[in-house]
Amino acid sequence: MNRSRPATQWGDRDQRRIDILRAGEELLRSGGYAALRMRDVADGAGISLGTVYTYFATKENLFIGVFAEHVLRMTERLRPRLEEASDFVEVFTAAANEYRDGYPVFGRQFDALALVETADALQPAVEQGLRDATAGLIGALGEALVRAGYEGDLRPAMAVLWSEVTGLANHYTTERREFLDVSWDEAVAFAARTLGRGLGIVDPAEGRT
Amino acid sequence: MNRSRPATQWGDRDQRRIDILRAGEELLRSGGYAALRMRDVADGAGISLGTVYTYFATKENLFIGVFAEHVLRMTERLRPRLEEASDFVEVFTAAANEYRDGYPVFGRQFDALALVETADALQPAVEQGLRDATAGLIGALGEALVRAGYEGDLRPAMAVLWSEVTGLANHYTTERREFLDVSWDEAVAFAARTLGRGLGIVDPAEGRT
DNA sequence: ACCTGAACACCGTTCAAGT
DNA sequence: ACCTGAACACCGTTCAAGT
Repeated sequence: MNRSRPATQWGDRDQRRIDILRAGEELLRSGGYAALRMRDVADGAGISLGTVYTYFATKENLFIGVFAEHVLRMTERLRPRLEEASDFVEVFTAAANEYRDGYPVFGRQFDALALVETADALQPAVEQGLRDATAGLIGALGEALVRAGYEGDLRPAMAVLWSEVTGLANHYTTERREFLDVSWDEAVAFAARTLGRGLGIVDPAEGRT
Repeated sequence: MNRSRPATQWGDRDQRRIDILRAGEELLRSGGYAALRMRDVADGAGISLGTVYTYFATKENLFIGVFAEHVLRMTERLRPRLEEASDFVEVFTAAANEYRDGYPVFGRQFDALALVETADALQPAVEQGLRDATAGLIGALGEALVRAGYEGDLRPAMAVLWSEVTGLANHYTTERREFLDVSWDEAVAFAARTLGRGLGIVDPAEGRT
């Protein structure tokens, strides 16, 4: 009945922190936020309950720590795809698909950028980690938008695009979910064309329904 | 130390249900989902804790009951504004502003349409109430979109518009929040123009940045 | 039938004590 | 310093007992 307990050395705080984050992510993947129980985190990391709290002051801080790691990895996966994209539709589609993959794990209530704004009582290190991860993601997307030919004001365009990505993901949390009888792929394609035309970087004639 | 206890008659289940919903909404307004405690609901409705559970099987059912009522009222407030709207930008702006007003209360994790899809283990009556309320809201918006001149396929357009509305609201949960240094009004205006152009119902020249 | 409220279960968090 | 785990607090849910 022994779990996977990392043989981290007594006092190795860096590795311990990684163990905790890994245990937390495993639980989140197994059943979302509800499955993230501090006792199970301690178990998975091979430490006692109290010790978890010497690394993350609250469950929310731990969650955001795991989430920030996820955003970093997501950005790394996304970057090459954004660089290969030849037009806006590909950029938007890649971002939307990548973002939705993490949704069942991290839940609809959590969104990188919303969290950055909301975070009031987070541990400074945790908050900074989230900010850095988020800035990287938004930066990569902004660059891709410019490469796709957008020449207007980047800030409102990013706000609108990111809202569409997160809004869509919010309605298609699970694999096969349909929303208003529209499939995920159809909705994303429609959104990409509509927004692309609206931003003046997709030919109005493309994919007219 | 006595709260506002409605003098509902013993056995009047209809009025009792209304008392519970009203107490629940009051708590939600006072502090969001975290403030919705079943003991306080019982208190506010003037009944005992156990009785709440004979009306709503779980806290989630109660929450959705309150939320459905909110959607009904929101639709009634929105309908005349949609009917007066002279173009798509006004339609989108009215819908976005109205939707965001309920966000601080009902929380970012909850969204009418997402809930309709997700609801697996809800009480039939509660689920039906949510479905009816939601259908009314979406119907009113769809009609407004057609009146604004949209002639394409309504389903994907509604999916994209609704995702944008909820996504934007998700990033501007509180009054003064900015997101990517863009104000709510600026983001909504930009989204309305962009989506309207993309759908072919807003003049490409309008409000070019 | 409808309602009560004590009791249970679960889990986030703390802290005095260990090494 | 770092770590432990029993204890506490809070709150959703149940159910035997009341009217």
